Amino acid sequence: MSKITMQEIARLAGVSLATVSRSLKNPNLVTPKTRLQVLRMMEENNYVYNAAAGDLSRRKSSVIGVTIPTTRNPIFASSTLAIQELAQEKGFSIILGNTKYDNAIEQQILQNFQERRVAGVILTGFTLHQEAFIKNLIRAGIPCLVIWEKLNGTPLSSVGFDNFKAAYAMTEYLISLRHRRIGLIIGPFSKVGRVKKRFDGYRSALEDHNIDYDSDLVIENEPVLYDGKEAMTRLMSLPHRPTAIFAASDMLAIGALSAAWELGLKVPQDVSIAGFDDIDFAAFCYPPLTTVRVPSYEIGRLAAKYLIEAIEQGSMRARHYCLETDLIIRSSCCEFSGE
Amino acid sequence: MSKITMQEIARLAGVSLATVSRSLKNPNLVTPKTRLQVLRMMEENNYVYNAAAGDLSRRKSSVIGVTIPTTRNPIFASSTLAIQELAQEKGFSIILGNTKYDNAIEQQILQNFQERRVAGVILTGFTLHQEAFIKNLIRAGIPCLVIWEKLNGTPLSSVGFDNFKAAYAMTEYLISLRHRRIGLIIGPFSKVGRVKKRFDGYRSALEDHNIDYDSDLVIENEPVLYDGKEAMTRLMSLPHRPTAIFAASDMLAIGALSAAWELGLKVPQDVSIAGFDDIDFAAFCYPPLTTVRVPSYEIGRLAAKYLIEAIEQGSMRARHYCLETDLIIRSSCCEFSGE
DNA sequence: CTGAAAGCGCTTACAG
DNA sequence: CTGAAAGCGCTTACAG
Repeated sequence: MSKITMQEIARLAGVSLATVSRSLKNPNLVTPKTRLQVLRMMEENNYVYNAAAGDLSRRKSSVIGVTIPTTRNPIFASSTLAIQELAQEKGFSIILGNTKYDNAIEQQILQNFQERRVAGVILTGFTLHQEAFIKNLIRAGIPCLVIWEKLNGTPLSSVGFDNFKAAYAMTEYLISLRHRRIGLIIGPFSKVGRVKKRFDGYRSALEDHNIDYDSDLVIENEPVLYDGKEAMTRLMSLPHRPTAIFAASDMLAIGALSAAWELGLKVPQDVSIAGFDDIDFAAFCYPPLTTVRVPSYEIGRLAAKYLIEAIEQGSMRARHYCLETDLIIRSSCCEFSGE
Repeated sequence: MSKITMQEIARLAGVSLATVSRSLKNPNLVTPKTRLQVLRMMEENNYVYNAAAGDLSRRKSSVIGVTIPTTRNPIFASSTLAIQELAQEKGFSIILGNTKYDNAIEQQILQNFQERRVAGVILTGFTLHQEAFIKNLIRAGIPCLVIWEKLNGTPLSSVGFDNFKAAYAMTEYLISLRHRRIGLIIGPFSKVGRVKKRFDGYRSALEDHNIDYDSDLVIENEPVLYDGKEAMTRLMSLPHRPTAIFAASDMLAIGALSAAWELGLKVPQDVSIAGFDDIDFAAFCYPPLTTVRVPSYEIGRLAAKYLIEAIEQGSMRARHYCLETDLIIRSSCCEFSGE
């Protein structure tokens, strides 16, 4: 722990503390000869810069806070990865918090971010009713960016995509395949805006095609494999079972797939299953999953880029970026050939 | 950014700076009345504690650095999650670094951790030849813990499991199923110790059962789905193809599974496939994957616990914890019925 | 190009 | 129980 400080390097190199600092951080303000001397001293004594002290003194921070719902769903992994990569390039460190879709935890994490004096924060969605607290951050002058949502009209910047449109498109695709009873297995839409929009998209598509909404056909749960399987099992035991399932998260879809196999149902012949996210596994399950591709990595990359720009400019005006999603047609859905 | 400081709260509350600090961090050193007064002032002015300044002043840190190979492989997600959960409980923040199995990146991350003056670091494995640098950390008095490896005899503490033994057991299981030509698809064993041990386990099991090692049957690659698929395709096109595949990572195994389907091969009737890790997906693929269960969450939990203990005691003597792995027999392997 | 000095926002002996 | 003061390890105007 007893690390050597700039002060000591200064003494050893026979220069002032200021010169040592400059040799490291503003090399051009110092004679090459002096600098080399200082650097050599650092080398010899295993000097390690203290970023925390530097941040404090400069009164600016070089850490970015990012929240994700859970590291357990791999779909967030690629946006997180992208953020980390870019941040690292630009000299920022990342601190991460898992909200578990829980309001209280999320708030605690955000509090912690503030205490750490993060330079900015990226929120991977956020719990409904959290806006007040988040606006707090903004009022405190901390650049904030929400990802995975499209938030036009809010003071909160966002880089995301149109969850409504994407879910609408998938539902419509299923309808075009002549399905009329379409089950929906979906994450915590009563808690998370982004998920709510997927629900709305499903419902609107139904409505626009004159299909009655049937609440028995929709199951809300956590977006994990097990819950998908369980939901599928329930839906398939309905007296008048759905012919297609839209699982609004690939985790759920893959869980559903496994339930189908276990029930002896062939996908897509006996029942079609569509997902949402296009996680890596989607292309590798059996049958390969028809899903909507979310540009997760690009979202992370862009978010980090814009956030860092805002940090460097010292301000962020609300901006909204909406990326495109794609329908990825693989083999888990087919035309309904029944009555 | 212009946050209010303790100094200002002191002025507003009519007390000294010291009292403000104590009201927050050592409530028992201050009259309830005074404390309440101070706390109210903080409330009214949206005071937010500055953890970075606190750390600097106290000359101890409350952040823990953790490296993982890649956030892309979900198997590391659960140990990371466990670490985060416990750390959060104990008032630590986590900074994360993705090494991508790259020596240089890993080194840069470790450097960054030092600059941030982390209180301790947890390494999810490490690249071979990195030991020197890591010992540096230890010499600097930073508690370090390696997870996913078992490192008896090193000055580096570890909580992991026996990669050799686990791989040996799975290989032996396959042999007990009368397989003699067992392919191995495996991660970067020439770079990562833990993976090397799996390789050794495979090879030893073969040897102990008088089966010749055939290097044509082993393929080294990145532990990602695509590579598993590609490797499987290659192995299946061999003139004398293996009857069973041991994929020493579930990602690889699931990739292999998908290749099998695409080639029209039934698993396990035509070819058995076994994995390693027991990621969530393993139980949900088709057929459910026979694999070795790694206690990922428990590893993370224990590692965080021991690291924090070491941090609090101010020292860490090398300790080694070795958890058990289990063979999880599902349906992707069966007895070989050929010649 | 270099140095002396003030300051970042806290904590903690030391006195009282 | 409370306060004045020194200090954590840097950065950065300000002078020279």
